[in-house]
Amino acid sequence: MTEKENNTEKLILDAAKNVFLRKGLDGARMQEIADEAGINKALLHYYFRSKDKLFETIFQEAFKQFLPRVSDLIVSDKPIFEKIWGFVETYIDMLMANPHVPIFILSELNHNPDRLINIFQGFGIQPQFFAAQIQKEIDAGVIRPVNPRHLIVNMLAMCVFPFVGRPIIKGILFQNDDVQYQVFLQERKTEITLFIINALKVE
Amino acid sequence: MTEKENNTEKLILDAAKNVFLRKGLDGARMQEIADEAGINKALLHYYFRSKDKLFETIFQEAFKQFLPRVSDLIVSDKPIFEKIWGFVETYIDMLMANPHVPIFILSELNHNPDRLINIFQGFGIQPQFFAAQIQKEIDAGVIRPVNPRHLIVNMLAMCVFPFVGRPIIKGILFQNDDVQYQVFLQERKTEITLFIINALKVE
DNA sequence: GTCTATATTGTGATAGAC
DNA sequence: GTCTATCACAATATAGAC
Repeated sequence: MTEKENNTEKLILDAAKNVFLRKGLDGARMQEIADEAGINKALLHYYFRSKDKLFETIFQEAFKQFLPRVSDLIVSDKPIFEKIWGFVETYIDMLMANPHVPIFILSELNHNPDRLINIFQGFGIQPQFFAAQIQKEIDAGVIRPVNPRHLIVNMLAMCVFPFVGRPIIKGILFQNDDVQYQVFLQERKTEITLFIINALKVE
Repeated sequence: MTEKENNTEKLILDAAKNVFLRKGLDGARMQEIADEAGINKALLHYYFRSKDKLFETIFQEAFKQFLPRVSDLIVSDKPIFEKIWGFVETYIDMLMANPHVPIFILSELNHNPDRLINIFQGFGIQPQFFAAQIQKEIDAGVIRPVNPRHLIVNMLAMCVFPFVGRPIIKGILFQNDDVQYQVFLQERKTEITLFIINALKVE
């Protein structure tokens, strides 16, 4: 009973995540989700009233994965460059494990920005903390003066973009060679970190 | 006749571009395109046989806009930092004029990467040229040693990401204030250029 | 070229047996 | 809880008058 319930629900959620992440809300078909879960359409509606409700569940789950969980890293007393390295490494590792999450989240948010409203409770995103530390380091003369907001966007951009632009980068720069592309993503962890450090450090 | 033809065709293309860019292929409705063009559905099929054909036309057009047209800049004999400034400024200006193009292209490519195959003739994308120049400058000791591919991706990422991630950045960093966000985008032209220059220049 | 009306298929959702 | 059968409607596409 509860065994079976949870099991089926998990099957559905896994299948739904796969299909929604590949096709998006509009492109996904309930039939395809049912097939991938090894059940029939009616069961989908039994567990999740509607396609929208099922999607909402998947979206929330994916959104959590899209936001790097680095709050304890940020509030730690490590030096700034170590934090940056930690951020980039953690985030890219997570993205490599969930490569379709970024384009999914960003695409759906662009099609329906209102989703952000229903999601901003209980997340505790505080870029201000990081921005404040950056400003402190600038004032102390540890790093070159930069606009903290631009630095944050630059970090995010360099980490996330290879996943959002995967087909184009892989196609143009690597002739669609998957192995080369995986290597490239691995390299980026040190490459991005060094790039940022060089941009920030005072001579 | 030809006057009216071209006029109606233009109306359709403009409407289709708006709707497809906002909603994507799967989310767009022929009815909505017809309404926005001020005509009826049947005419859409008269001018473009099917939804897919109409979409293909829009996609190709948008894809051209997504690729920065900077070949003459790249092959010029300007110094490397000037080229980088030129690239960033040109590209961001173009993206600000067409802010929905990046997420549209990248989202559709992720949903159907095969589109890249039908599009790679007559584009003459040669990142190798730029990569070669970067390598030359490194060998000459003008800039710090970096992997040219990573540098190119970093440049693209920092330019494009604010448009792909617009809802999230605008929401979290600017409390959805449109004016502040436009200012932020303008700032990025110098901010990105300086960031790259600092990361590259030898002491 | 442009319209109205309609055919046809696809898709989310429900009814009801087991 | 799970299934089959079916409803109701949405959406692409076409026929045919003007």
